[in-house]
Parts: sequence; C-alpha cells; structure tokens
Amino acid sequence: MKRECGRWGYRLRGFGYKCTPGRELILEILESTDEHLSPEEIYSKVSIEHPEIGLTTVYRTLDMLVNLGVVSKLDFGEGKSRYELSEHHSHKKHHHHLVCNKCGKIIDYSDFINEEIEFLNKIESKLGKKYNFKISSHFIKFDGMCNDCI
Amino acid sequence: MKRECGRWGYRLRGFGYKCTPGRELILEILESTDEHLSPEEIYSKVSIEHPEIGLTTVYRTLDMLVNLGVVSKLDFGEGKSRYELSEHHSHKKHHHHLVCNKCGKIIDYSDFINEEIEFLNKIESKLGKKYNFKISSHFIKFDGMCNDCI
DNA sequence: AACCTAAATGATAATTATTTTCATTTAGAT
DNA sequence: ATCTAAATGAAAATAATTATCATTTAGGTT
Ligand SMILES: [Mn+2]
Ligand SMILES: [Mn+2]
Ligand SMILES: [Zn+2]
Ligand SMILES: [Zn+2]
Repeated sequence: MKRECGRWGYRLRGFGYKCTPGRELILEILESTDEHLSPEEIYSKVSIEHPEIGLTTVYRTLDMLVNLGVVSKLDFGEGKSRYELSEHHSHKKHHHHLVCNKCGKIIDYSDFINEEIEFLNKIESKLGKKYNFKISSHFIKFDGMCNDCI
Repeated sequence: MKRECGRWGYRLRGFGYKCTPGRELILEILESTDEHLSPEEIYSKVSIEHPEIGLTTVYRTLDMLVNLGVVSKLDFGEGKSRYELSEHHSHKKHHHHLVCNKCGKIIDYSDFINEEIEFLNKIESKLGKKYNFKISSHFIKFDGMCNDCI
C-alpha cells in the first residue's frame, strides 16, 4: 500500500524526487516554525514522529532542498548552519536578520525592506559591472544585543 | 637577552598582553596580505618562519586579537572562519565583500561605501528602536560568480 | 497485487574545524 | 640572575559535516 503524499510530497515529485516520510516531515517542520533551525534541531524534531530517521538523512535532505531553492542555508557565524524555507516557498516575505551575540536569538525583520531592496539592486548592478561579477544573492545581518540581553 | 619587539609588539603591550614571536608574526602576516586567511592558512605561513609554533597558538592568538578588536573574524559560510585586520588597525577602509561561489574568491569593495554606511546607519537606528536591539556591527556580502568563473 | 530497480536511507566510519587539557616554557617585572 | 603569571605545544577531546556501503523503499511496470 502506497503512502499518502501531502502538498510537499507532490512538489518534490514535481522536482523529480521521491516523496518520503522524512522529506515531507522536514518540510513541515520548517514550514511550521519561525525559528532558524540547525540540522541537529531539525533532527530532534523529526525524531519525535519518526525516530528511525537518521541525522544523515536530515543533512542530505537539507542539501537537496537548498539545491532546489526550496530552503535557504544561513550561516550566522556560530560554526553551524541554520535553515529556513526560502522566500519563494514560504509565507514570509524577503527579510534580513538581527543576531543577538549574547543569547543567540535571531530576529527576522522586513521593515524598510523595499528601500533596502531598491538600494541593494542599485549597488548590485554597479558592483556587477565594475567587478564583472554576476551577483546572485545577498546576505545581510546586524549583530548586537537583544531586548532581553541588554 | 630580550627579544626585539616591533610596532605590533608594543601595541600588544599597550593592551596588557605579552609580545611574543607568534603574535607579532601573525599580525605581520595579516598586515601584509589582501587575502582573507583561514587559521590553517595563517598557520602554514607562520610555519615558514617559526615551524615550532602550533596551530593551537594561531587559534588562540586570533581569538585574542578579535576580542581586542584588532582583527575581524569573517564567516563566508564555508564552514571555516577567515580573518582580516579590522578597519581601525588596517590601512584599508570600511568595506564589504563579493564572494564567488565557484572558486571561493573574495573581493573587497568599498565603492559607494559612504552611501552604504549612511543607509545602514539609518536602518540601524530605526531597527534598534523598533526591536529594542543594540546593534554593534553589520555584515554584508554578495554571493555570485566572479570574472574568471563566469 | 506481486515485481522490479534506481533512488533513498541508516548505521557507521571518516573528515574537518575548533576547543580543551596539562605539563613545559618564556616574557618581562623585580 | 631570579621569579611567576602568562603563553605555548603536543595531544586528546568535541562538534559539525561528509563519505561509504549494505539494506530498504518509492513508485513505475507487469
Ligand atoms: Mn529568517
Ligand atoms: Mn575584506
Ligand atoms: Zn539576546
Ligand atoms: Zn570565481
């Protein structure tokens, strides 16, 4: 008897990948959180429903999803990576991050994002020309101390 | 017989640290390169003049220099950190980076930097207020493909 | 519904970056 | 020259990620 596949499963099929419980679950986890989860954190959530799924599969799945553009890999300089659904596949809009260097909290902001994007487009275009560099994405973060840590 | 200490050595003393061959050499290496070296790369340059100095010392020294604000630790998402003299202690001005995701090349740019800084100050101030977040620094990079890799 | 096979997985080992430990050495003050 | 806290090196430990390989499974075919 074949497993049921949900919305994500069909999307995976559309990309030519198989729909598996681990893959669907990982996507559901990413969809239902505001946090920026590390592989280990995703793994521990996965384990609740599917304890047989291994950390290796989490890594492999995240890799695949990043390559498909479904998920974004973020590196905030902690020595480990974090993941979120990419702009296009999430309900959130384009945003950047505030990172608390005391407690590690990561805040999404999209205030002034239109001005930001406009500004970034402008310099991306200038830089692209000057350095003959094909810019495909940008990463912006502000480090400091959050509310609770000040 | 006491070792001679150079410019960097005196600066270290000023900070209350001892002037040691490894520390001076690491600072000289950082000063004389345009690259963004990893600890391993710094270690291999250190080894040419002082093969007895270990990788651990390189890590420890970099940590110390980052805490002093003399050196900046940069994370371009490669799973390892890279270092450069910080703005204040280098002859270079404030800049951001273009990162080639094919060959790994990192380009410093400081074009439009005044506009950038002005813009950043503006949003930093607004974000700081809105999220009650004390912003202390920003990190901006553009990913893409360089000249040679296109 | 049973069958087939490439794709996916899990367990394990291997790698890589970084940190810790601890016994020894050394910078720099006295 | 002497002294001692700070710095160091060698080695082991930790943490994140990747590779290997034998086994399982998704999903197309009969
Ligand atoms: Mn985010
Ligand atoms: Mn730089
Ligand atoms: Zn905080
Ligand atoms: Zn390149």
